[in-house]
Amino acid sequence: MASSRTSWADVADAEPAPPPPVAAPAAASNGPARSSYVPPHLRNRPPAAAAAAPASAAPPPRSTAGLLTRTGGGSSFGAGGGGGFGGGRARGGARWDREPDPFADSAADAEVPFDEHQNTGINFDAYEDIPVEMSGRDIPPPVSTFADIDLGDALNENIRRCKYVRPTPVQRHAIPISLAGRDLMACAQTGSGKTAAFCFPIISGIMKAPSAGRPQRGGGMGMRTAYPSALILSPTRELSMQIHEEARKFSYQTGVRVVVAYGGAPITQQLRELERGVDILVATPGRLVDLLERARVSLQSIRYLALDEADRMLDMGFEPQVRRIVEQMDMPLPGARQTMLFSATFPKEIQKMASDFLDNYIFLAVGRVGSSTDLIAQRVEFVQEADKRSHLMDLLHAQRDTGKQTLTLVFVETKRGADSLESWLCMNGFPATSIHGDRNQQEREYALRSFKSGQTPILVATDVAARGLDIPHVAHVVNFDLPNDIDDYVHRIGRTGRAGKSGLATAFFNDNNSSLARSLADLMQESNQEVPAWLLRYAARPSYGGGGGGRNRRSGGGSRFGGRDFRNDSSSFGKGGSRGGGDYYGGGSSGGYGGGGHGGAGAPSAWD
DNA sequence: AAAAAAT
Repeated sequence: MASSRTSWADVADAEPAPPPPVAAPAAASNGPARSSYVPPHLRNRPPAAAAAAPASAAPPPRSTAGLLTRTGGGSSFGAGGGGGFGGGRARGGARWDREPDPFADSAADAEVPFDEHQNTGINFDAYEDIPVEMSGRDIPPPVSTFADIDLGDALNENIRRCKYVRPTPVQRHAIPISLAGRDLMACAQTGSGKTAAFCFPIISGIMKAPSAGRPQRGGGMGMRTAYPSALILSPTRELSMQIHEEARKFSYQTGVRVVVAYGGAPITQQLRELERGVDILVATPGRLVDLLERARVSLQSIRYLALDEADRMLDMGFEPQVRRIVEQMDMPLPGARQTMLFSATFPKEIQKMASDFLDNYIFLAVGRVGSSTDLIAQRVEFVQEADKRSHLMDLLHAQRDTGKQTLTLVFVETKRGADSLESWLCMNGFPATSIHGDRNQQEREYALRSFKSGQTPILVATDVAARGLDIPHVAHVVNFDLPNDIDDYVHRIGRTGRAGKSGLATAFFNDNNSSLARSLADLMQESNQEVPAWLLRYAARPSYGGGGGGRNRRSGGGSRFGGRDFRNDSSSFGKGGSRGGGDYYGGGSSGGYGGGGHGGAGAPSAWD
């Protein structure tokens, strides 16, 4: 059942105002409460020895070997716990031994009435011919197995528990790049293993060289300030929750603590979690800014920064907040930290902006699963606004008639539209729920759970659900209202056909969507989809197809899949960089290093 | 014009 989950957020649902589980000695003396969190292999070694090989342990032959990679003996940390996975978690011990088993709730999925044996994991055959494009200096070679990557025993065990057999293409390329300490801009479809691609190197890196938590020079922050080593930002609360859940699985019994912080939920519980110590903080921007202003979090110990759905994080709505977090707080500069940006789409303008955050980075593009293998069948139907509901009804009836239990995700443009379509569907005998930004967090989470479990097999959603959410068994994505941006379309249909499975995407098109005609036709052609003649006629009209603005135009032509490195676009802009017509506005407002520093020195020749 | 994200 849905209620059997164990993330803290669910606990929050269940117990609105419980007595604090741990009687906090906090008020009296906050010192001892803090110091009880130590894990990443007993952070009690001499401070300077952290990065270098510790004298006490057998010196690792390579820096990647680290302390925890020995086979058999168990690590200095893990040994105390009793070794066995799950079995050795004694109750009495230190705090981290009470870490709840993050794999436990996956058993709840067994109850789901979907046709199984499609849940066997990634369809690797679908990945064989994926095109990969990389650029940048000194690119580390890809690996072909997890064994080739020295991630350490504990992490390897978790990989096994997750039933990951082989790394996906994005993992094969991105993990070695990250382990080599390089910055990365990666285009890869969510559902192709992106989260693991940035979590594995982060977890591994923290285990090998744990920071002392609080930086040496005390700083002016309060005792209760948390000093995470890694920060993962994402654009929606649900996506942050999902990343947190995954990261918890990967870091189980590694001693690496993952905490999530997002709005719409009581902050006090999040503060409690932070007080217990945090190595990896997963957050949405607004709540993080709040925590930073309260000085409950400091970014000065950040060694890894990951932006998921990076292009969204840098679009108009988010960019100021993200810039503030990354550039105007106490985060180390590019070069002093490792930065990884991931998204399925990466418009050129956003790449330019993103390069402010990066140092000598490698650009990686992995073709979308489904683009070459047709895993997502895309259909476009001409439907007038007034006919959309009855048309949707036809689709749902047809699906119901197949007798298969599947999930249908319906995207609409507005929150109001979502509400009204939801209730109309319910009135007409189709159990539906909805998720959008005007619903409160409880409602949002409940809707998602109810949908995932099959209890409500139709979910009406705004773009809040367009990105990153991993919802198994979504067989059909309906673009009831098409988005205005082709990239949003790409993300929406990516909610089906995940992990190598097939899926169907149907779009309702009418005159209101004419500006999307060209880019939609192009995208469908690139994905080997049949494009209706009427859509091609729309696309051919000179006034449509994105005009000169280029925003709706897929960059490059023909064979482009995910994206290309804008640094290789000779025509992109002159050396002056930020002038070209005023579409680039980074330089002026941001103080700090924006002007020269790493930008010019980092990749001068590559920009020509 | 709309959506998301802090209270």
